This record gives sequence, C-alpha cells and structure tokens, in this order.
Amino acid sequence: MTRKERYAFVLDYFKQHAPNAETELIYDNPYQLLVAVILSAQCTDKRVNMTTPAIFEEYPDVEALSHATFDELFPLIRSISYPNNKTKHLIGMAKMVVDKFHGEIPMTVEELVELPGVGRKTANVITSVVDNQPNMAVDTHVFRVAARIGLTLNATTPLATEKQLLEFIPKELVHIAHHWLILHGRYICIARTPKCDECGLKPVCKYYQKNVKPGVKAIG
DNA sequence: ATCCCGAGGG
DNA sequence: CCCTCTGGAT
Repeated sequence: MTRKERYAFVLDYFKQHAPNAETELIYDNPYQLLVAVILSAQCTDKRVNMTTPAIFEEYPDVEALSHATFDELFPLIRSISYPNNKTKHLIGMAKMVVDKFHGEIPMTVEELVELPGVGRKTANVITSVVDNQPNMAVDTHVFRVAARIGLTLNATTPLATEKQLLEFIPKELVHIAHHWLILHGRYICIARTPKCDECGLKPVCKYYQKNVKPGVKAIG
C-alpha cells in the first residue's frame, strides 16, 4: 500500500465516520480564541470554558488585557494548568499585540509565534480557524495518531509531522482533517491503551499490526 | 497513577 | 535534545 493510498483510506474513513466533539473552546472573536487556545495547553476544553467568561468580562479586548496586572489576572486562571506561565503569557501577548501590531491580532504564523505563549501549534490553530489558512496544527494527538496509522514516516518532531501531512492532504481538507485527527486521538486512539476494537483504521494502522493484532508479540 | 488541542528555557 | 511549569478529572 502506497502512502497515497493510505491517506485516501484514512480520509475516506473519517468522511464516513466523522468523530463528534463533546466539548470545544467557546469564543466570539480572534482575541477570545487566542486567549482560549493559550489557556488550553495540558488542559481540557471544558475547564478552559469555565474560566474564559470571567476573563472576557473583565478584559473585553486586547487593550484591556494589556493593562491587566499579574495579581488581577492570576486568580481567574488559578484553576488551570500552569497558571503562572499562562498569566504572564496572556499579559505579555496583549502588550505586544497593542505595541507592535497596533491592537490587531496578527494573522500570519510568523507574526503570531512572536507573541509570548504562542508557539507553532497555537499559531496554526489561529490562522486556520480564523482566516481559513490551510495550516495544520500538530499537537500531541495529531502527532501520535499520524504516526500510528502511517500518515507520517519517521517524523520525530511536530514540524516534520506538519510538513508530511500537508504534503498529502488536499488543501480543502486540511482544516477538517486536523479536527478528525484530534478527535480520533482524544476519544479512540488514546495514548496509553487505544480502543482498537472501536477503530476502523486497523487495516492501515502500524500500531495495531505491531502491538495489538492477535498472534503478534507485543512490543510495548 | 495518568491524562488533558504546549511553550519557553537550558 | 532535555527539562520545567502545574491543576483538576478520572
């Protein structure tokens, strides 16, 4: 099976078995999405959604957030992973947007990654969701799932995974494919003990062939 | 115990 | 490349 055929099989499978999201980040504009995505690292969307309403009420735009002090913002983020870092990142991000980008959230990956707390994954999410740019955000789910089902070959970094996926996925499907991979990784192809019995991708899955398939010795 | 749509610094 | 940050749900 060629890699092209493998991609065709996977994309066709997801088209017919589109995974459903239980919770997603709630936002009304690019500013709110950026804040929510920065907060979402190592944290469930559900918990992010519990904290953002208070943040958006207190700081309705980047200008307001740029004037926040650490002690004001920290309590609103306290219940999320890495509250110290995220508080600093949010304020630093807002200050830079105001000072360097005239109060407008920049909409290129190169500019976005200049912002504190914004790495390549977050920049790809913002540009693809807000501006419909065909960019692929590679988080832990996309990285793991792509490797398991053979969409990537010897990809050891998120950037390598991103490039290989973009090479084979049609531009108009990049956005939805990203969502499919995320949700498949979150609910079926989970990190520890993937639910292979619920997965129709077994025929192309290297992980299944190697570690789960009956009669084949597990490697770990 | 282990997992959640990572980023920054060494 | 590695490590740290760091809270809540299951």
